[in-house]
Amino acid sequence: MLFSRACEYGIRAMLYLATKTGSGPVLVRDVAKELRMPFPFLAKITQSLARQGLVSSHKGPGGGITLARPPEEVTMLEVVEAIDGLNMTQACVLGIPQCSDEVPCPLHGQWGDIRKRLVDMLSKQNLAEVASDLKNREYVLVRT
Amino acid sequence: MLFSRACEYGIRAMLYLATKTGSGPVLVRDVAKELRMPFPFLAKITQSLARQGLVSSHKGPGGGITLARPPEEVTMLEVVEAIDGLNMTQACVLGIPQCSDEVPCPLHGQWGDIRKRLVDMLSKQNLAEVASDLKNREYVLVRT
DNA sequence: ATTATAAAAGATAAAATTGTCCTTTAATGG
DNA sequence: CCATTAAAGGACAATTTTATCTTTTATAAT
Repeated sequence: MLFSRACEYGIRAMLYLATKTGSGPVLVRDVAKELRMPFPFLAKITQSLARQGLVSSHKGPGGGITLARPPEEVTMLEVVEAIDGLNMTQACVLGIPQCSDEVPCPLHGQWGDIRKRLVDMLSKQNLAEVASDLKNREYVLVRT
Repeated sequence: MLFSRACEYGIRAMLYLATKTGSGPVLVRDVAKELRMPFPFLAKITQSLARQGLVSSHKGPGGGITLARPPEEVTMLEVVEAIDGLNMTQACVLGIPQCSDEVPCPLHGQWGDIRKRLVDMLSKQNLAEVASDLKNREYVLVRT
């Protein structure tokens, strides 16, 4: 599993918010319902994203959550790292702490190449791009 | 985290066994000690690998474990799939069950490309190749 | 045969992740 | 001001993963 469950939920929620940009706050409850996620768990995740400045939240009637920044300016990588941390993008794939370019594990080089592509991909895609794909209905975000 | 902890341990243990090919069974206890892994946990992992035919085990004095097949014939992919299953190599990166080429999630294509490289890499490398690197002392398998 | 050895198997425990519930805080509208 | 709304926060529960412990089974050497 590349991403934690929390990260999967978080990415999907952020993409959903991106499709709603400009139309005011959305209730976490509604995001959870739309995307078929457990509401309390998603609430924890968006809470954390809010603390990290990726989501802005508003209490009270008419409140809810929105993206804190324009979706063009938020990369997929930021979202992943906000939830799962740097482990996947930095730590040794075999869990050997001292693994480095100088003292590599047996998979260091080969995984390094692939990870680089992955990180490139995630850092080049922003939420707006991916969300526009979604609006065109070419892609699916909701589990059935 | 790409691989589970169990998978990290399993890969490292299999590579270690590959470096010991031809010199008789090795005690699981010794593998654990050499590679700095919790012995009982590693024992469970090698037990499972034995059931799956990747490791052969022998009880009693002079017993221990060895690779069940020549290291040239065991790919890294086999080891990974034996422990972590097909999830990483097949399941949707966002956890959407119906995600497929026809009904893709927003990351389907891009992740698909990268995953293909990863699977290619793992299926082309066999234990013998990687182990020979280790014998040349160019790589590290032991956490300090 | 008996004893020692080493893995298998199963039960248990600890930790992390995932998921739920309840109370508090902040904001809005009447 | 008051009631309602919605997120924040914290406690709690379930599940999965990681790790440990104990008993059983198989093998070998004496």
